Amino acid sequence: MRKPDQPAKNNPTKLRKGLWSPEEDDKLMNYMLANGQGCWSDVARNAGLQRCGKSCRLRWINYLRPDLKRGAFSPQEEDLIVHLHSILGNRWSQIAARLPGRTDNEIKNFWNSTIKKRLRNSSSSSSSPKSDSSEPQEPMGGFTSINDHDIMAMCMDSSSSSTSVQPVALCNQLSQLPQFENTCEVNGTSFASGYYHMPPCLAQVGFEGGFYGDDGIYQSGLLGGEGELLVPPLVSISSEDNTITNNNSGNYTNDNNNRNSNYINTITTTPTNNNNNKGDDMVGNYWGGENVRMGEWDLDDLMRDISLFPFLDFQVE
DNA sequence: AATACCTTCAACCGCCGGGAC
DNA sequence: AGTCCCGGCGGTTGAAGGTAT
Repeated sequence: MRKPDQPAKNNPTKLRKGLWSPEEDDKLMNYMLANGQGCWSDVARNAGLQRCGKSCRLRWINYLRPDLKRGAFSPQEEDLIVHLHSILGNRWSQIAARLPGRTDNEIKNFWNSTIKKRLRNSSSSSSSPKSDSSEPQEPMGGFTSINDHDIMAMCMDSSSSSTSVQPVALCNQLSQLPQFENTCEVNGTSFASGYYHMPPCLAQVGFEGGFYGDDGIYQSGLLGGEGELLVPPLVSISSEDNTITNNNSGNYTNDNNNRNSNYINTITTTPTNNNNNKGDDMVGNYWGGENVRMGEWDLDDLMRDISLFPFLDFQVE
């Protein structure tokens, strides 16, 4: 953490650095609530902040975003991080995209402190040589092996950390979703079969691992019994104007960030969002058959490995 | 109680890719 | 085609707080 810079009284054009003051947070929060995300340099200017746009973006994404989950990572989240890291390596934003409410920065920090250390300890106590590299690797000791339960429940493409004003995005073609009998083998482990309606890693399910039911009531968890996907009502995303409308009636409760909870329910914004949410393309384009590549990998294929884990009841804290 | 060491995590830095001009 | 600007990403830093001695 850094000391907050003193306001540049002598040179008002000088941009501040360091920790954000509560006043700055308020300014940014109020501006974002009123105007939504636009060009970040404009945000900084129009909100009256002597910060660079980048700094505003970072502050919003890593701290002020209403859908952020706070607190310690659950064991399930830990397992998922380890597993995803074994597939994706240090692609923190990709990993974060599958952990609703978590940021890439948070996951990166968590990895570099807690998990890395744990892996190091476990590897030193086992016969296998080190595995502290950033290269993709198999999950290893120190964690319960990732299981279908955890993966399937958690492999959700969250509102990407790159999209600040997009509470929920969800495949809106549920009627066209395939049902399939699912057997798969991942890392030498066979998993049970069942019928599912949606590739789970594509099932964006909103905040806190839950979503709004047909009655508009927020529900935790993803699934009903027997692998039946509980389908949240759609957030309508107009293709014409990108207007995002949350059509729930306000039963959402944010258990760890209540100061922002109303935001979710009231926002109907037309993001100027010029970046078009690259991270979300993976969701949006999936059914259109557009392959999304990441480096040399076919990310669809990679994530399909995960998506073949069966669903089970699960509730993200 | 004082000090040293360790851990956590917010924030910065530099690079890269994409879009606009 | 070249340049500039912006957003996004991963790596790194460093202060604060915690723990050990």
